[in-house]
Amino acid sequence: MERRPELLPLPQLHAFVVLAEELHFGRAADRLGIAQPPLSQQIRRLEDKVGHALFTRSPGRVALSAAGRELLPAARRALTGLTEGLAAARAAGSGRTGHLRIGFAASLALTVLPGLLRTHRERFPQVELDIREMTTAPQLAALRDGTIDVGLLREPPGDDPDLAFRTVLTEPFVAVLPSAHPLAAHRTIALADLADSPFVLLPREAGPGLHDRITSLCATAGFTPRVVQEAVEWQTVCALVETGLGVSLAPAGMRRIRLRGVAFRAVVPDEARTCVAVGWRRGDQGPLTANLLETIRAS
Amino acid sequence: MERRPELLPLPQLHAFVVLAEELHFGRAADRLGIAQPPLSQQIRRLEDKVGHALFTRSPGRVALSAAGRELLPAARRALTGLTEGLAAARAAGSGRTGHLRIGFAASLALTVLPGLLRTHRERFPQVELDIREMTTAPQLAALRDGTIDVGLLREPPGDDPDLAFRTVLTEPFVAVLPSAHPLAAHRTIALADLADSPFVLLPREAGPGLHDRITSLCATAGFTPRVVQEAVEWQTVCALVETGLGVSLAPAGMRRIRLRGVAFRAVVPDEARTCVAVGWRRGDQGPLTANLLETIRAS
DNA sequence: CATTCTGATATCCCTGGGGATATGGAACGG
DNA sequence: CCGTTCCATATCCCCAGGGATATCAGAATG
Repeated sequence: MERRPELLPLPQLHAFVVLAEELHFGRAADRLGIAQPPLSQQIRRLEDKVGHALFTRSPGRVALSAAGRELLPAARRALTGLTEGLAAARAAGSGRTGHLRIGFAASLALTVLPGLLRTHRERFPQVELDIREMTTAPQLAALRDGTIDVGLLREPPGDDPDLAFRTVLTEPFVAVLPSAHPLAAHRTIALADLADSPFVLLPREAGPGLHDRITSLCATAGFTPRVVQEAVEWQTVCALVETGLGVSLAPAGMRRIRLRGVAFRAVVPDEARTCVAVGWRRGDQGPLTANLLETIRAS
Repeated sequence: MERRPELLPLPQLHAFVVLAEELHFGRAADRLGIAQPPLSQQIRRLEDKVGHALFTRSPGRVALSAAGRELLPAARRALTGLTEGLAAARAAGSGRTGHLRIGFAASLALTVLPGLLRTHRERFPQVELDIREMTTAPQLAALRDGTIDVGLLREPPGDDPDLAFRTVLTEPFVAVLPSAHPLAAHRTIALADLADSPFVLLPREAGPGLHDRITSLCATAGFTPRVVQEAVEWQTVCALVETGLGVSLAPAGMRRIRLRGVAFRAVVPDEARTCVAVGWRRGDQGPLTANLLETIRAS
């Protein structure tokens, strides 16, 4: 049990501020919409709590005392700050404004994310979008503990009691090859042709869904990819491919990474695709989140 | 009658802030020193006033809602600001700290003022001294309307129902001459010798007491000073004397103004002196003012 | 299935703050 | 000398808000 702070009732502070501006009990009471004696009481009560006079009442003239001068700015800030905070809270509750925290997979920074941010900013200019790059697993945790409101990730997990997901788009895989690689000469590649090449992939912890999708894809093609190096970002993966360390399989959106010495080639059995989804808390009733989901759905 | 702002009771805001930190009704209630049901009520009441939920109560986990996130900083600022303001007001009321506004005649900036500021700062390091240069008449008005708490001026007016004065020091007059002036060759000067010289003086409105003192001094010496120029600051007066425009009579403290081409010479009938006084409001009971007067008295 | 932990509900009590009206008293102005 | 202005005081009323206790409902836990 902590020390309880002494609380100055806000009506008294309001009366104090108005009286400090008017320096006249009658007019101040008018502005406050109350009679004069109650105003005298308010000030007296406040002075009792402070322990010192806040005004000097010389006959005919009312003036702030030293204590009153020190209290006035704090009282003003508290009152205006609270009314503004109240308005901000209401606006946020009704969805007109506020902060929306969005987690996103790094692989989306070049594809869906920019358009989404632009569109939603057009629809709701007052809403600030706090975006933070994070891999799938941290996104799920952040969604659960409320650190983010919306997550953009690949390969959402199956049924979750707390979280809901909706597919935003699906895209095929492409092979990532060094330009010097023999297969880079072809426009399309059969997956089985990569069986003997070393692979560069994201670590499974970063996104189990996508990782499993890739390995199972290889399994159906009849081989297990031999991973020689892992990297947490696709940019890094491509850079490693460029050095000739190995090849990779990546979502087609990664073609946006234009890197000299790296070739992207379509994979012929393109029935297997990767899924980009948006996730949110099932319990989240906030209009801010709902509006963003609507923006995503419409785009 | 102005629109009355909606007021969020501070106990509710305190409960809100603590709950936002704990995210657990039981622990928050403990910290607040109350039972859990009242806390639920506080939050509910606050949510009613805001019009939106401030927390999302998923079973087992409590988290801030969007509206709550917007309100939290305002609530924090208001609470801390008010406790600090309250402490500041109490400190000011008891004289430990605060702001003291001092008006002073420009002619004192080089003499009594620096020592006074230094001494008082040593006695009360926490008290901020706001000094502002102003002539006598504005000082009296500022004292009356509470714009300043203490005034340092020359030739205080006689009995005043609202204001009190105490003499700080008296000093003789000196003649201010251009170095080239024939009288500058003497160490002392008889006032009557200045009868034919043109005078540079402060305007009477700036300080009637001092002005009248000077003219009556001349009258007793048998002449009326012929004023050819007025200036509101002694620095300017000396500068004008230096150009040869005329001579002047100034308080001895003005000797501190070391200006090439200007000579200060004692006046032989030195029985007439000018008085530097400190003034304050009779009704001012504040310890800040009392402490400053004590500092002045002791120095 | 019982237990525990969580928060919400339902009552009830009571203080005190905020309001009004009527009156007093000091200072100022004609 | 009287009226006005202005603030303080004295009462009184009312109820919203803050508190407590007891109980309930839903999840998680073992």
